[in-house]
Amino acid sequence: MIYSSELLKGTLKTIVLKLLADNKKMYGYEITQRVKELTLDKIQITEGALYPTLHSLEADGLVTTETEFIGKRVRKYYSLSPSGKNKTKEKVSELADFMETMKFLLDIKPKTA
Amino acid sequence: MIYSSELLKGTLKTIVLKLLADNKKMYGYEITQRVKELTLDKIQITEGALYPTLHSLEADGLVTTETEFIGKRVRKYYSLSPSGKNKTKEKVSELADFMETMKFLLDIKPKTA
DNA sequence: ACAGATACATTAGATTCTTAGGTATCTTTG
DNA sequence: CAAAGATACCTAAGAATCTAATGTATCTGT
Repeated sequence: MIYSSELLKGTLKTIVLKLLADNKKMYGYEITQRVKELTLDKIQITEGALYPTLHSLEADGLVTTETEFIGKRVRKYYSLSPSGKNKTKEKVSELADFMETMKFLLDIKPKTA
Repeated sequence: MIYSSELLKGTLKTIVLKLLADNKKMYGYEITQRVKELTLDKIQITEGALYPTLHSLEADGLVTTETEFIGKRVRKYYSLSPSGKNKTKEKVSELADFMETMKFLLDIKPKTA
């Protein structure tokens, strides 16, 4: 089972930031594979979603990049900048908080009143 | 604090369905107020998001409507249809599952490998 | 009388995905 | 060794779903 696509909306950026916080540096393709593997195929990040996200993080100064050549193939590594580290903490805790709230909402039984 | 708006994306439909499952029938404005109150103002559903969502649920046959007059003012009640009840179970459990997965992802420390 | 709450609704624009495509290299396998 | 599949980058058109703004109208409290 793969989650319906709307669910990922709004969480992708946070997922990417968190992975970078835990791994110093990662490249795009690696991120898609890592997420797939960590979530047992339940979340599959498409490249069409990931690359624009990475570029946007870079444009916002939250990540820095360095390219490396593996044979003749380019590999582009992303790392958190200092402001990226702060942003990651904010986003992760906001998402955690949001999930608590959602959990509460989804547990509510009959009418409260 | 109000959650950044991207987070709501993809969860609004599920929230609405769940509220209807717990309350038999509710009208639009009531839904916005209930969510605001249940989440201590952290989630504020805008009308521009809610009404199109309700109309879409109706178009999909997941909810039925009945109008009532309060004085001269129309109030439009929404209730789950049988297929809406099934859909609600699906959506709620999918979201709960997704949140578990996200929780796991956000807790991951350094590299697993 | 007026402000604020109640109650419906739509629309333009922004954001963020999916799907589909493009390019190229490396590795495995029949 | 040729072909398939994996690795690795990328963009663009379109869909979906939200925000912000706006419109209309009624009811309630001061």
